[in-house]
Amino acid sequence: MNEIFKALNDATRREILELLKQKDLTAGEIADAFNISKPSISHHLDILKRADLITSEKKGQFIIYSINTTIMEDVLQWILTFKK
Amino acid sequence: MNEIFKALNDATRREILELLKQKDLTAGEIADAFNISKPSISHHLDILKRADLITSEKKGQFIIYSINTTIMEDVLQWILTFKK
DNA sequence: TATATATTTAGACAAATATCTAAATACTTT
DNA sequence: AAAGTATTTAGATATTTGTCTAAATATATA
Repeated sequence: MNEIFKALNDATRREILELLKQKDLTAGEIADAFNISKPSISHHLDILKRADLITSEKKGQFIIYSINTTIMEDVLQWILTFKK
Repeated sequence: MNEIFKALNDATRREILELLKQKDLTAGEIADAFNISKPSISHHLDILKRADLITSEKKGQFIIYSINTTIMEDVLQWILTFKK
């Protein structure tokens, strides 16, 4: 839970999730969507991955990232405990 | 949204919400539940309040804090956009 | 095999954050 | 009014975080 909230606590990372919600993208395509260096985006992707919010798959020289919505279920359940 | 995720990105603050989920508490009662100084807890309460996750009401020399679950609805909706 | 492309790792740095102690503010009680 | 209790504000400090550039790794292509 800690890792998830940590990952979600950044506007850039939340935007990355919005992008991946629409379709899978390579690291480069994600980086192109922001005014931030590739290493920084790579770091954000790492944090999202550690939180299990995204997954990655190597395809040749590219790395394709996908969103993992099943983890969102955990957050959802946590939120719901407050909605009695 | 930024303020909400920022507020939720701390284990102590999430525990404060868990406590307030059960019943309203004074600042002192909340502080007593943690091994952290009162000023630090006061700071956490301030962050939760800025995010509108809690409200406060002065009662004599005490300040009573309550959870505001309506804000959780915003997070819920955000999460749900990923659960297509 | 040499060069180009895609991505990450390493290391540095400034800004943000969580914590503390000391002091200030506000209310209550004697 | 003075002293005690509840809470916050101020200021300091160590840690974490987001960002950068430079270098390393891995794959593709000429």
